[in-house]
Amino acid sequence: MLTGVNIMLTERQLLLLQMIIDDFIDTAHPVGSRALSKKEDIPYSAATIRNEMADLEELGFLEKTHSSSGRVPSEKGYRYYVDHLIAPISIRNDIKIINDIIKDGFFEFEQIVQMSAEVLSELTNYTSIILGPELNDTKLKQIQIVPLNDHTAVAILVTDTGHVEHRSFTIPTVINASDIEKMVNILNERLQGVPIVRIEEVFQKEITALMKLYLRDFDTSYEYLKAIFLHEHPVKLYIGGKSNILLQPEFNNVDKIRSFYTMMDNENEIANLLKNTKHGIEVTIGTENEVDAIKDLSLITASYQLGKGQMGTIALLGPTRMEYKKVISLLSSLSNEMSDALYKWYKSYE
Amino acid sequence: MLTGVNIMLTERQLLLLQMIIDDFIDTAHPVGSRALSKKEDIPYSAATIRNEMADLEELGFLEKTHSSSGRVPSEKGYRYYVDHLIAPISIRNDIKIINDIIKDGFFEFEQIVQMSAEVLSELTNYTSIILGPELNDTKLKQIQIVPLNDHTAVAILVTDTGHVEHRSFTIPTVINASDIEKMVNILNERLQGVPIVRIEEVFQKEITALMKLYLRDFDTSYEYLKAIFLHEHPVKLYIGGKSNILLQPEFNNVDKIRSFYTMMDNENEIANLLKNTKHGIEVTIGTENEVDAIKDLSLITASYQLGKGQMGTIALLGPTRMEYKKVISLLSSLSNEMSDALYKWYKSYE
DNA sequence: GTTAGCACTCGCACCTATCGAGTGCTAATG
DNA sequence: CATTAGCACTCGATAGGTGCGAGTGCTAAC
Repeated sequence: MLTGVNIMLTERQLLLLQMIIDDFIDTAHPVGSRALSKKEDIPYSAATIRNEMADLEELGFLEKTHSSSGRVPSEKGYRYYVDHLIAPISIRNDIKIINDIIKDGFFEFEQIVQMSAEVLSELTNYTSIILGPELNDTKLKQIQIVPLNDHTAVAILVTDTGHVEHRSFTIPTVINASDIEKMVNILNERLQGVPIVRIEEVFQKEITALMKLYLRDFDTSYEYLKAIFLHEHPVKLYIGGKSNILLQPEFNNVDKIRSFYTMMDNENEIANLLKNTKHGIEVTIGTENEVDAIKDLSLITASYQLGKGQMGTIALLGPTRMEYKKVISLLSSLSNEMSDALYKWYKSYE
Repeated sequence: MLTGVNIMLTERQLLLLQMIIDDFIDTAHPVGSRALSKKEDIPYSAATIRNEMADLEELGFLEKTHSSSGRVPSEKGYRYYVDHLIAPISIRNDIKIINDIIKDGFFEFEQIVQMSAEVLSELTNYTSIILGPELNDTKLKQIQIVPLNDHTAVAILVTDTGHVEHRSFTIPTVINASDIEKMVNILNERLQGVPIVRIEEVFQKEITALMKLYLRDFDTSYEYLKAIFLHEHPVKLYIGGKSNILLQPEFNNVDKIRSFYTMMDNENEIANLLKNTKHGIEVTIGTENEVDAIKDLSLITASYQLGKGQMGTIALLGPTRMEYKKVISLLSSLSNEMSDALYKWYKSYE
């Protein structure tokens, strides 16, 4: 993107940049030349480091909070750090934990995902967000209707991702048991394989006509039945550790907290954040993200696969001063773990 | 409770106390004698008011934030205000709104409740909490098992409150279709009317033995089937407007916000708050509530009825400086509205 | 090229002065 | 005798002043 990023840095500059960012991520305090020169791995004097720091600042990798403060990484600095300075870290025991939880007897997709979100936020102290699979790619697999009594019934919808949902509705008085059976047959025949987002449309256009042929007085029933499909299909969001953000020292003033929480209350906005993620891991640092509410936060996203290629997204939201090393490796392993676990689980529904 | 509360106050003291509390609820600023004397309804001089204020403080109804500040209501003051000074306010248009939403075509209990919670918090700018009906009184009404394919099935549980739940589980290979039918019959026969909280126990003690008689190799199946009932039955909590609290001026420091949000993340603690509410409206002011995390908040609870007498709770959580007038009338009407709407809805499930 | 030295900058913590809103008390008033 | 005007006093909030320390940039010496 920025061609300037490819400027050659000397070995020493690389070392210093890395040390500075590591230190700042660790302590949240601006890093000074003297403190840095005292570190084990640094054989240079404070004065030398000051010179290098001035150069790194001129190149845009570092910033000062005021004219005589220590240095703080700039967004460009973090970007360079993430792109070039992070050694692929060995995968930790953390992953084992998640793995164990996933394996440890689960029954619903929702539970796996919610638990993963919680574990993830607990391991990182950031806020985790998991987006369910894209509905665009999810198709209806099966419908069942189970009468509960004379005037109510439950419809069970199963998708090809193995997601099960139920909807209660009132049975129109004009319909009897054999009608329902006919109806279920028609619905299954016609709606199998139809993408969830198009079901309402298909139901109205194709099936209504068909049903009129087979069912007496279908027009009356229509009002009741459409409730099954009209039902909004919100994108499922699983959020963990919302209040972790309060532990971060950068969230020390009420305004920041307020804007963070008002954003987190708006599911649409969050869903938008995660919508356009591609395969693999993506790191967005501060204003690299257009969404205003997180302009001083970093967002790390990873995609996971679900069965036949539907994609979901796992993300972590934290201050730009984020433990990128840990988070990136954690997220990449978790997305693999989740894909694996969900694939196995998905197989069992075929 | 406190006998001291019954001390006779003069007309003037009552008037002043009311004006002071009203004013403070409105502005959140300590109320001074001079400002008060300028009000329309107050024909007394600042000096007189100061004398009365000193008396009211001595009686424990008012406090000072520091030695030369204006007066602020004490908890005892709020308590007196709520018990004696609130004129039953005319019910506003607010209620119509809720009413409309409830009537406006719904399908699930959850939706009514969640929407009510959101409306409630929006109307008040406080945090609303609605607790689902007490599980102790809720009984199982019906079980259905619907096979989805050779190795998975969905169990549908219906309670006498009309609540429907589904649970996916793996069908043991040793069981076939006719076994399932037998099973469902046994389950329905034995579990109907059993309180939700006792289902797991009854299933283990009574039904397991019975099923061994009728089903081959039931021991193997048991492991799979118990999943249906083992499933935790969390108390359902519906929370609206969590971040409304940030709008209150008393939440101007990070620590308070932190302790509030960490409490709100703990559903058990919240459920405990609302557990022991009785019929009717209850107001708990500040430390009147034993729970430490809300010791400078007020909690107003109202119960609602669901069908055969199961009880749920609606609550509002806000600063002790709460608009008690508005909130109390709002809550009492809403609880009636909800009871009515749910009763009708419940009837349709009988 | 590296480093020691030094003047300089700025945030922060602490103190101080001032201002204003509010009080308690006393003495005057109807 | 209740009410009120007057006045000294208190305290929080705000603004300006001082000293300290961590840190910088620059220069000159190594």
